[in-house]
Amino acid sequence: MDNQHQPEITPGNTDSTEQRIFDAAHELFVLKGLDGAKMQEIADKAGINKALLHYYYRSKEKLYEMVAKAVIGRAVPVIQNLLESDDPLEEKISRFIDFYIDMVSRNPFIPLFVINELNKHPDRFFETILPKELPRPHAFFRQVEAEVAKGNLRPIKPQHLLVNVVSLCIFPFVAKPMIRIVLGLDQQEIKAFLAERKEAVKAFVFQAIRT
Amino acid sequence: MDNQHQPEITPGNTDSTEQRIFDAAHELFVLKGLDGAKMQEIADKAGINKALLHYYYRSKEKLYEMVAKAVIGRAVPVIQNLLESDDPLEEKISRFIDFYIDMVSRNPFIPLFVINELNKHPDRFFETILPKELPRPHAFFRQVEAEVAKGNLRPIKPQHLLVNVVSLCIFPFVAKPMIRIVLGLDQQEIKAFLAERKEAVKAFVFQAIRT
DNA sequence: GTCTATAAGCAGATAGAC
DNA sequence: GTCTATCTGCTTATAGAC
Repeated sequence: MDNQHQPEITPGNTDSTEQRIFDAAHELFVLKGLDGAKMQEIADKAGINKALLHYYYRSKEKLYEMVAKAVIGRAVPVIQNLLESDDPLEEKISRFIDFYIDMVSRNPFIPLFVINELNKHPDRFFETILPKELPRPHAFFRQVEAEVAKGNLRPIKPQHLLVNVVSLCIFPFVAKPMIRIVLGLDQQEIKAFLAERKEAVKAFVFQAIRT
Repeated sequence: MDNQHQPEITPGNTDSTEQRIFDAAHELFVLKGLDGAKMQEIADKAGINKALLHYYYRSKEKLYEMVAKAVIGRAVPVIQNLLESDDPLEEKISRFIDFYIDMVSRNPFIPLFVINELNKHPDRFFETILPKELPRPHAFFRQVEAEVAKGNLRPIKPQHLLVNVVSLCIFPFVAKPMIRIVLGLDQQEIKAFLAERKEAVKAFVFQAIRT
């Protein structure tokens, strides 16, 4: 049994039974959560029998933990790279927005999965899911503070800037159905609206911080 | 059986068995979702027997629907009032931010509950949960467009402005545990950080939109 | 490794006494 | 209205043949 799963955020590479089980579990756990996803359903989607789930992964819990660990562990190094690059600040923020919105457009349920996991099972998260390496935003923070000191940026706490940018990128995709209803958009229109977000967020953020 | 539940967002007024059941269900469904919350658990928290749940509310589904309807229905008129008031735009936005952050500070799991409900059970939502009256943001949109036309505001699609403000208010509270980890804050520090959000959001938004 | 069959436990729902 | 006891079905998990 292979403990080193490194699936794509959009899963599915090799074709071994173990991998097919993992991919099916990935899709269903992300979509429905631990309680909502059923072992039978996972087996069906993987095209194998229920018993094999227990053969490869001892229990539902273990399978879930592997999926959660993969989902969360995979995003960390990318974010880290973005935050620690040597790019000028505005470029860095711009690339950060592009990356986040691309990511969440393709995987709209991943942020919700992570947030639910952290809110509903914090103990499991800290004991078994939490990756050893976390994004360290200190370099980014210092860069912001330096630009503020130089007068290139309006005064802002770098922590709030980071949280603002992430909020503007992720929340609209997580709350997509709610936004669709409140704005009174049909499926096509909400798609078009979300496609405008990259430019809308950049314009909003840069206008907020530029002197 | 009373079909007109109107509980506080923070539940718990009268002391009838029916109300105690509803309050217990409210707390547990919001916290754990439909699958995560168990009828036994609800009965225990209400201090009564499992059988009584079915006496007052025919099934788990029905009970859940009542809770979901109450949670969602309650927020609508308040938001509507905020959006349709006659206040000048900046004041309106300021009050909107105050309201949202106050609300989500006191009830951090409500937005997550609503988002999960909409994403995971859209059919049930549209058939039985969706309130007849929805917030109608058109007045707000026209007001923004008028200010932009007068040159008092930088050009911005009012829909994006609304989504931006809501994102900045809600997301940090929904993602609180994640933010805590990434920023490396302890319980006290994250509390202090979130307490700064009202001013931080206002400053950010107004700097972004003022000419 | 993969299957069928089945065990074991739990959760939602009902019957019926008080 | 409220309880205890019980039923029914579903879900996880295991045993054992191939």
